[in-house]
Amino acid sequence: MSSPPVYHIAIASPLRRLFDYLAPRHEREPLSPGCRVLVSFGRRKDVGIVVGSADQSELEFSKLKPIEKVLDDAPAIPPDIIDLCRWASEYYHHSLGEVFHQALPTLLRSAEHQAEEVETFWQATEKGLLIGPDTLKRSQKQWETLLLLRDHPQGLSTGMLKHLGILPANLKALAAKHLAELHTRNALLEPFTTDAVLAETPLTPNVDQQAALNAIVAHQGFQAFLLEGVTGSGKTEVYLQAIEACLRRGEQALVLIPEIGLTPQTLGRFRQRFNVPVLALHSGLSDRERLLGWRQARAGAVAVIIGTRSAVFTPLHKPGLIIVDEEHDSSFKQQDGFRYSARDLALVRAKQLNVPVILGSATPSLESLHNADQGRYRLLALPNRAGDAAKAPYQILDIKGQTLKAGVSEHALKLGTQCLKRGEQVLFFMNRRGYAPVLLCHDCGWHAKCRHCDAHMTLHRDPVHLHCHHCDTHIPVPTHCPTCGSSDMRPVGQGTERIEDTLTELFPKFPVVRIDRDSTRSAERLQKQLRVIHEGKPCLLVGTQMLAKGHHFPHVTLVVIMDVDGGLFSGDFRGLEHTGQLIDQVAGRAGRSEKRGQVLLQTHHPEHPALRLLVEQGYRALANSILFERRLVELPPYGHIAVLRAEAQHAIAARMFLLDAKNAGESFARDIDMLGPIPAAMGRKSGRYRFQLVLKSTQRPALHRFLHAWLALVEALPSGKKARWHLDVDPVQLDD
DNA sequence: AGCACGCCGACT
DNA sequence: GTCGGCGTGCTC
Repeated sequence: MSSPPVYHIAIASPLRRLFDYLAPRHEREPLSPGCRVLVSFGRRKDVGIVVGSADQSELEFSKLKPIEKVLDDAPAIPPDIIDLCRWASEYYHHSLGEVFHQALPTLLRSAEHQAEEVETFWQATEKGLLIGPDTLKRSQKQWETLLLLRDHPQGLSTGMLKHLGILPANLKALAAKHLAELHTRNALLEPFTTDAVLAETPLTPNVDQQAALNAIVAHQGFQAFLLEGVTGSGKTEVYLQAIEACLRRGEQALVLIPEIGLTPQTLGRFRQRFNVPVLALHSGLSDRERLLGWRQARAGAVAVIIGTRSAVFTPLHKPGLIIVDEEHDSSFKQQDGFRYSARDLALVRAKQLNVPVILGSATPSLESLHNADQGRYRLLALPNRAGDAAKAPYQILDIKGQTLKAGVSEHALKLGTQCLKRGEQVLFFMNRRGYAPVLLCHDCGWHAKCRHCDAHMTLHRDPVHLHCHHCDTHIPVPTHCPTCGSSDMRPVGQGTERIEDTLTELFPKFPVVRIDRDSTRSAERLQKQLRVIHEGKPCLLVGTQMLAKGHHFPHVTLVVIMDVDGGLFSGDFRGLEHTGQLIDQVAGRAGRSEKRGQVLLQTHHPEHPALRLLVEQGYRALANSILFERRLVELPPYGHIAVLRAEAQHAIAARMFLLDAKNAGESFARDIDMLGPIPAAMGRKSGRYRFQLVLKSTQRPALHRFLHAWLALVEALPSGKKARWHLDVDPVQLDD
């Protein structure tokens, strides 16, 4: 067969088009889509991906450069991944080259020869397996590392150890004492075997779990299931047994979870249950490990793949099931660059692969509830907590006019004291990190504002500084007011650090553990804090939403929700939905074991209808009420939106661009509402003025047809060169 | 987005 | 005299 003269190549560039190249100089077999090639692009060399071929090009052949080198004999990227990326590129109106760039392991983009598939991993030696704690009495860290290695007889990769916060020095020290060794083995690239899928006996499902499982397992081909299970109802057990059935057919399962540091608890349960390789795609992996995992998934050597957002692009040898856990979580939507929703792409992928997909959540997104109502998803409900645990009752506490200590009410302190006395744990939820959100001069009213953003600077205590959470500016804390010279500078409002301080003062006999992005910067520190909590002794937990996601705290019996009032009046149309989900999730931390829990919700708005609905009738009632309102104003899921955002050094440049863009579309915007341009909620961020234009339609196809034609015009606008801009399809936040 | 070219200010 | 500021133009 003769080679076609022209190939369409996807290149990692923001330009929304493919580039034509001539066939390589040396004669060879035609190149298939998915093959990687080395091309010269502009002044640089780049790895591109063949997506098609042709006899002709829009450009003169003399203008085309030849492909310089063919990097693969067979396509490196399987056809279904190409299809998924093409679909995403069209739907999100994003450059296909950049979509590939994000979807594929970094090493596939380097032209260098890729080393053979070997894994390196640490293992305890025989001596290391036998010694007691006394031998390493003087080095707690080394002993802990050794225990970890003992727990994993098949060995732990360096990447995994790094992820767990183990320092290389500890491993080297153990190696010097002949207690641990670094080994190498050829990685398996054969499909996994199915003769002994289980490593432990599954739990016996309750009636609801069994009904859900029956529905899932009986199904052949594509079907979306919405598994709506209250916290503690045993969703994970349903996942595990659905996966088990899939593995027994020799098929692989892909599991997507939110960005919560791949909760070791979830991962542990999967590894414990199955006797087949489980691949975790976490942030600690090196490029090499990532590529190896990708290849093992493609070859079918790993049976279960667990990962965050980008794992939706993992190639599968024999796909059988896709699961999206906590499907409502907004971290499934990428918030910069290629702004895709991994949850939505999981649906697309399941349909393409003709396999079932399970979306699981205690608080499903309104989109998913709507889809279930419309019959597009099949609803599977787990309304009861597993075992005897009852749902913790809510108590709304009106704090108007009350004396508060760092935001904590007397009543909360009283309940907390009782709880600690009973030997139980208390959790204080405050979704704001730092010491105080505002630093105020008591004499003249000056307060610390960020130089680059329309935002206050947050006072931090550990170490002491002012920090802008929007642009990451750090500055020292002024001792005197820059305006009037007064030294009476006061922190106003509460952050987790301040609550931690106050609780430490009030409860000197009990440990106070703070969990937020600042206190858990190192995985090691997080593990340490979690260990304190899991010991089960009475203690106080203070934290942001990090606390609410993924971690189970069986000894917590009182949850104090300190400040959600902001979320009740958020400017964003999803504010209420997200607040409801967050409250429900935090509340779900109370009383997961045999002990009964209690949730205290402090608010200045005890009569707020959304709060009442949530507390008295539950999340589903709140969701239905929000859905009703969304229908009236044609917002998602009843209307579909995209937003064109622009930012520039001068406000006028950003606004002008959006006005030009609006004008360019006006004549053919049928069935499309264009709203704006309006300033973003934070008008200035990182020194740039930000505006947005919202596009809204009740018909998705019409919106996408419009976007396609419109973007071509928008790209050509001269004012577009004076502003930085992007399009966000299905944005999760409009006030961003 | 990169990356170059290009035309004007403050330094050895 | 040059180093380098970022405006603008291009990438098959």
